[in-house]
Amino acid sequence: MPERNHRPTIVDVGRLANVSPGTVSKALRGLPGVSEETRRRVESAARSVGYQASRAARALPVGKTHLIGYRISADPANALMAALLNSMVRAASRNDYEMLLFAAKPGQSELDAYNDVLHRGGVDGFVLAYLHPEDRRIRFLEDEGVEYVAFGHLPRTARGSWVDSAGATGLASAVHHLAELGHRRIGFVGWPDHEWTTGDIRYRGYAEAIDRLDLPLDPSLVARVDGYAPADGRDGFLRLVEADPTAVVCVSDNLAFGVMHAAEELGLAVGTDLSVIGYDDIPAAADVRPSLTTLRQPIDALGSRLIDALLRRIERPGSDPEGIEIRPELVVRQSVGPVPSSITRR
Amino acid sequence: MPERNHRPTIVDVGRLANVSPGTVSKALRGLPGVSEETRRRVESAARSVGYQASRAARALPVGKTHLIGYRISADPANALMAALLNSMVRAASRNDYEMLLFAAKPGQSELDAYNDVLHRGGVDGFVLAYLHPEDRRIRFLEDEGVEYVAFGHLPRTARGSWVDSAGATGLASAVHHLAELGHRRIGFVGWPDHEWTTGDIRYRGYAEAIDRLDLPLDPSLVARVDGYAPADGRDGFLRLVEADPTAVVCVSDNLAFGVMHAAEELGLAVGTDLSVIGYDDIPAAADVRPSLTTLRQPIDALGSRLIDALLRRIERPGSDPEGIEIRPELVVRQSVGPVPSSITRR
DNA sequence: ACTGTTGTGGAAACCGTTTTCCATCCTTGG
DNA sequence: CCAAGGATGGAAAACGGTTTCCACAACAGT
Repeated sequence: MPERNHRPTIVDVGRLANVSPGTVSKALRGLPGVSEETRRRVESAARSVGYQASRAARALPVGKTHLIGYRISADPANALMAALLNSMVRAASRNDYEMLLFAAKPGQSELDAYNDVLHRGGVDGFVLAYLHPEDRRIRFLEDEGVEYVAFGHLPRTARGSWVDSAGATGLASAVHHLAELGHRRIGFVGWPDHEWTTGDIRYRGYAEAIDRLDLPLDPSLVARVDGYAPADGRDGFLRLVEADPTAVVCVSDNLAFGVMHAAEELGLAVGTDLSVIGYDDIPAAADVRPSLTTLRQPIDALGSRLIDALLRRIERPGSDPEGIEIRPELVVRQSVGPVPSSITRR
Repeated sequence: MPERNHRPTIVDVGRLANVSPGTVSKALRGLPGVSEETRRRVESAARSVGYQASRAARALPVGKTHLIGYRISADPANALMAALLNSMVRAASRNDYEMLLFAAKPGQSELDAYNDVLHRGGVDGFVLAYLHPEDRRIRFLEDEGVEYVAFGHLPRTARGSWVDSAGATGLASAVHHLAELGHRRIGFVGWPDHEWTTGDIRYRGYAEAIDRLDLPLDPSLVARVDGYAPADGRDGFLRLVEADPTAVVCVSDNLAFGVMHAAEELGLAVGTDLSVIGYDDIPAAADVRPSLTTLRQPIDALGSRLIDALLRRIERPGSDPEGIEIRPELVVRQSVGPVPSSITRR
């Protein structure tokens, strides 16, 4: 009989089903070499004692932990990434994987943090976020031979899969929407060139749409800011305002909030004097007033596609990497209106 | 020489330092029975090959994984919990622990989800959140003999440590603040009685403060709502409004946003016609207009105290459980003003 | 009846640590 | 000079799985 308060092991199951531990292992994982009848017997024995293979014991000979690593960013306030993480955890759970969260220790480099997790034999793969061009993690992980997927476009040379929302298409649709309402001087608030892959792509979508519509692509209508906080968006708009935009598109909702704050300070009514469009559709976008028109990232789809892509690579190592773009949806709210009559402005 | 691209093991280190694997183990963990000289030799050998003990291999004989389990809630939109998770991960990292995130599979009960993680030999302890009175997880985990800590007050009978913000004190200070501004009819929007431990405590703080100040404790000034979303707060306020409150305190910022929306619909200007106070100080509280006066949860402190308390119990199993309350800070913003003159209203 | 093939299940090695137990060597004291 | 004792480090078992290899039985074909 199994000891009291001791988790059942494979030998407990074997004893109950009258087979050897090795056979239990084969039976439970559907491997050949076990008769249908014993398989059923083993399965019911396993169920009756509530057997679950220990992660550690399995990981040792096989080297697979069923754990997915994700490094949380130092930027704690990002509601989008919180939702993404949530959806990834759920997707992983459905496939009997769990997420391992880690952070760089104080004074530790980013790469060392990944290296530590890896060398402890921690995870079967990583999900990468906050990609920037020439991200050093890619080279590092490929050298180590670990699987990874990225939230964001990966360079063509990378061997990992990636999933992203279609940032260029998204920004283009925002610009088109504004143009249809009569706007011609459409500003852009984004991140510095070549800083974040995501930011570069969104800028490209903006610039191409402006170009295609024969609108003025005026450098003074473009503000690059270094952070993600509303305060950064505010600074950006204040630098932009003398170029006299009637609308502004932003690379994130948080920056858009800052633009709205700046407009308020200048006495401009958002939605009438100035139209603002964000990106992400974090929950707060619906809570601010006027509520924010924005491009909704399909978070649940993104999270489960990321996990699916990673697990495919982990479980079928030969399979080809894939890149998936999912179109964001323009959610129209109060922060956008027709172009103001020139009388109103100035 | 160690094989190419093979993580260094304890025998690699041993070979390099000319000692047996067992001695390496003792040396690196500072156990007695190793001379100071060999210890140094082993340590430098370990450093030179970049040795890190494999989690799985260590977990097997010892039964400790250095993993902390946390079940993410089904409610994805909670910025507060995202920030808390972030701070816990960082605190865990500092102590060489990592967080294991899991979710209940579709159709799986909450307890089964904990049970699965546990039986796979997953974690050294759990952090519990979203406590409700008579939470079944407590009994379950104590029966299983696993360590846990709770974010939120634990019943006196529980054997785990807990950390919480001082909800009663917090709500009392909100009520006092309003009373000093002349408000007498102060409403409350919270969750149903006996649903969430946190909600009950905050209501108590409200009720006691009202009582102490000799203000009317009018049942029609109290609205209980079933969810966490702004829409729920809106419903709550609409049920409250005929009791003619000049101010409302809420158990969360999200509910407070809903109150602000409802006020707007009714043509009441928040901050002048109606004062609103939230709880949490999620980032959006500073982004909405008027910005929300709220009780700030000291997230970083809460997260690291939680982890500290848990690790203390894990590493010194005998130690006494502790309960820690941290005072929230009232952050005064635009949503609160002096009581409106009666002429203005109605 | 004998050989060859196939299906089934057991024995045992292995993964990388920890931990217990034992052998050896060095001190020290009588 | 010898015995006792302490310090040091090695050998080996254990943890709970996976996987390879082999033995054996059943069965088919000749």
